[in-house]
Amino acid sequence: MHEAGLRERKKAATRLALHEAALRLAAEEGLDRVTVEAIADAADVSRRTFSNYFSSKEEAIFYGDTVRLRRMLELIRDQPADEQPWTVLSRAAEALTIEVYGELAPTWLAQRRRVRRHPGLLAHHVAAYTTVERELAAELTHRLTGPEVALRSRVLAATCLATLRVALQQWIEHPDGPLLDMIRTALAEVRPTPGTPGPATGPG
Amino acid sequence: MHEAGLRERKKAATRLALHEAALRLAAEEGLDRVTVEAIADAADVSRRTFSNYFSSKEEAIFYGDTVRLRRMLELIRDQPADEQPWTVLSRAAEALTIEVYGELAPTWLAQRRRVRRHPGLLAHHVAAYTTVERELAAELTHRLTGPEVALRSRVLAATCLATLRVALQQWIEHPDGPLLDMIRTALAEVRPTPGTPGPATGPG
DNA sequence: AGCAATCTTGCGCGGCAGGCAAATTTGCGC
DNA sequence: GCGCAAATTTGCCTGCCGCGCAAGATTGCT
Repeated sequence: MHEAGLRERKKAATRLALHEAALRLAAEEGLDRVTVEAIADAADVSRRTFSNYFSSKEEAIFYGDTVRLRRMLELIRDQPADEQPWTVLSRAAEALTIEVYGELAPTWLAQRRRVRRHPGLLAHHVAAYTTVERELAAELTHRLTGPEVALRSRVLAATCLATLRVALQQWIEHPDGPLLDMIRTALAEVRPTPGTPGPATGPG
Repeated sequence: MHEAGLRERKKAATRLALHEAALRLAAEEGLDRVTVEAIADAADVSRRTFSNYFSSKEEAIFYGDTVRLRRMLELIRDQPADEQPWTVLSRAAEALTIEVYGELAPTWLAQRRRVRRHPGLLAHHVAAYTTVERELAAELTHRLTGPEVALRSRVLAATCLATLRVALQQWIEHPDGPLLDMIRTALAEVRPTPGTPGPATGPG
């Protein structure tokens, strides 16, 4: 069995090249000044080939997020089946953050900041997260007991992903300190861990 | 000051007509068999006017959700400033559900079920929720104390909206029992209320 | 080398977002 | 009522996009 044949490696390279070109050009020129054709040209493929990989330039821009979230699914599967669900999610999120922190170079941060100005992209960012939401919920189903497992696993998946998304957005906008701290604070706001001093929520 | 001049009322009526036409036609014919022009025709306006109201047919389809979420913002503002944030959110969500439960006629449910088959629409559903997310976060800012208020209010807003969205989706797919029950269960999963028996989370 | 499976590319069609300006409708003071 | 200014609708138009299709190029296996 092949780890990765030439075919697969070429496809992955093309996909990545398209993603990077899309993000870079959108940051440099502004989203609406960049055509799909320009992205394809920058990645040395035809416009038609772009469509074979992504259904829109926005999807191409957020491909990196998709990859990272799929990696998080693996990190979840690697954990013992009898852990508390939220513990599993938190650990996976923190491990992922540490893993990819190096790849989040200043260039990446700057590009994401510029791209952020386009309000329409918010929806597509969220869309990337929603794509894996069902897979994540399916993974959590096995780790829940009690009634309403279907609903509750979906709620857990959705809230966890929403929390990570917001933490990332906040860090992109105001990166004071490590991303990991921000993710921990965000996760703690949803599920205060015993031992971590929970934040005061509300006057009084 | 006018409650609503003729101008405003006409605009609201047109917007609503376009929304209803979009949802109905998408449910009947399938999203990709419905053109913007067809929606505009059904609402007795020109295709160009459609674009004055919505930037895509998907946005038109989920306009109803947008309206309901804005109503929820009002319900939040109406509550005392010294309540616990999550309590405020829960009360508003439940009040909203009760308010609009009558309007969620069987027709609406059937339409939403048919429309749900189009996987691409998921992203647009989420987009509708994300649009109000920042407004909701801003509203919560005043109700939080302690450090990292900006981050934490956004996390609360995002998790609350994600929970409501998932509960609604689950109910659309499997409406066993009142929507209100499902919303309560979903809210309880993320913030177990003292007094409500929390669900067993994990084996053991 | 040869063959089948897969991927890339060019072409073309229906559709869509949105700028622009003319025509219509509404609001308001008189 | 009347007429004017502001707002809205509409038609026209342009560039762009998603995707079906089929021909050509590349890869994998024997």
